[in-house]
Amino acid sequence: MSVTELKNLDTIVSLAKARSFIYQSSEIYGGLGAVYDYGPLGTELKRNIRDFWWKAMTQYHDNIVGLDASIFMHPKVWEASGHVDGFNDPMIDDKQSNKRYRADMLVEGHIAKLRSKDKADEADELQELLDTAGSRKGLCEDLHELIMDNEIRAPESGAFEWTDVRQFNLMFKTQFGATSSGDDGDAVYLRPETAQGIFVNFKNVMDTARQKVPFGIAQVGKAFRNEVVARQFVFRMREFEQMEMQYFVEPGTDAEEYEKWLNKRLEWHKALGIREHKLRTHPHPEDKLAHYAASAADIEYEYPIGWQEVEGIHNRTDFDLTQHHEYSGKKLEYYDQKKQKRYTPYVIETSIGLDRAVMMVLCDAYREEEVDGDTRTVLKLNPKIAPTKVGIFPLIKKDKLQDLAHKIEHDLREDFNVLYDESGSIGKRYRRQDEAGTPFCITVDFDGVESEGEDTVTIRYRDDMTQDRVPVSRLREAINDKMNSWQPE
RNA sequence: GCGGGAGUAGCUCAGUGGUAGAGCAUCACGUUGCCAACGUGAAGGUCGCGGGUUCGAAUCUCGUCUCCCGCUCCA
Repeated sequence: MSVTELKNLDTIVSLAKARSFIYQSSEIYGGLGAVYDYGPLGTELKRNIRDFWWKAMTQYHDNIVGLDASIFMHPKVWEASGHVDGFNDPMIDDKQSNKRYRADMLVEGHIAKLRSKDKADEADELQELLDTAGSRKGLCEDLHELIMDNEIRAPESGAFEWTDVRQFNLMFKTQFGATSSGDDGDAVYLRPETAQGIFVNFKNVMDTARQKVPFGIAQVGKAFRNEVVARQFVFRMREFEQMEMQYFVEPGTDAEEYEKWLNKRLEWHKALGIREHKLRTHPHPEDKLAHYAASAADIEYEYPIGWQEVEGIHNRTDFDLTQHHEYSGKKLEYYDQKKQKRYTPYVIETSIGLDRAVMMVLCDAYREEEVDGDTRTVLKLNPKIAPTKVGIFPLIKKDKLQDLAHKIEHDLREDFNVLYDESGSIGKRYRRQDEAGTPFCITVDFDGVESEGEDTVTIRYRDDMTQDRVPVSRLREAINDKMNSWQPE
């Protein structure tokens, strides 16, 4: 049998819509860029992946506790975290080379040039204008005027074809309170990462949750980034969901814990049902580390768009707790009774994009198979995360078969997400469920209800299309057995 | 953000100035005795949106939005 894997992202985008997994946001109004809605099957799939992660974190570790922090946070949080300063730079593009520059740096470069040419007066004058930029029409407008008036050219291309000056802060800003004037003083941000909610609650959890270092805080929630380039389906979205765990450790043990969590997280992806050869870890070189990290690695999946990050593991050191200590004035330290020692814990962060995980799961499960000269599209999802677990069909529309099928549907509903279907031929119903990733289909046939003894039915398996005949009373057990022994192909 | 390409039914697409189309999917009825059968029928589109040209625009034109590819950026 020839099997084809996913070749391009369009295939998944189409299937995701056709089978009610993922739609573009506000589609009837033309769509909203890089924002997506989850449909009926997508919601189930996403929730199952979320639960799978939550269980792996909190239920399987007695030293990891949950948290659900708000999206709105005190504006100071983002000053302390470095998000306000780090991403407020005025930028300008050279239209000829399409290179982007910091507008203020261009002007400073020009000032340096003037000085080297013994034009100190001009340099001083320009420096003063630069220092007061923002006081006339606004920062962007003033900087643009300086660049235009002084005919500052692009350093590399030498061109003088500039775009407007724009500020790229990736945080969404809104106002707080009914009497807001809209000034920056009232500004609050939609959180650009969930991690800070954990750091600012570190003291609360320490004081009330009876945890000792090392311990972790896990959280799932929405985050928002006003990406300049947001593309490639749900891979890079402006509104997305993160699943994060911050693990607080004693300084000195951080390198070891970092390695441990990197391995643990890779194992989780395998347990989720992702094929091993499609996963790899990718350590960040030291010169590319973020401002807070001592070491960092991505867990990458080979999407149709190439190897891309699904999850990041970072050693954030004591950067965040120290920053919040400094900005809030509240001590964020830990006192170890046994060792009689006080310290600011180091933090190992595991941070996975839930939407990226959904996309990974869909891509990894997708197959096109040749069956008797026909093409079968199938999602070979791990049964544990499949949106629908069991399809239940009467072979044809006859009372005797329909009645038993409905009875089984009713019985299994307590344990599994089930679906009853009697429309179309039996083969068509199987294929429909193949595309939705339903791992098991139960068919009620005449052989099963007309023979002596207990009624039997067939279970048809999605992955290899084989069937077993099973007594009705053993269905639950048979499904659970198969679900637990499932392995990716 | 820049350059290029594209937007017509749920999906894939045809239609280059004159009545809005096909295949698949969906729904109904009949049929169907295990892998996308068949028959009949139905539903679904102010052709992304807004201006303009024209007797007449899906088609020409301008603007705008969205998506794709490349560049750029990326906590």
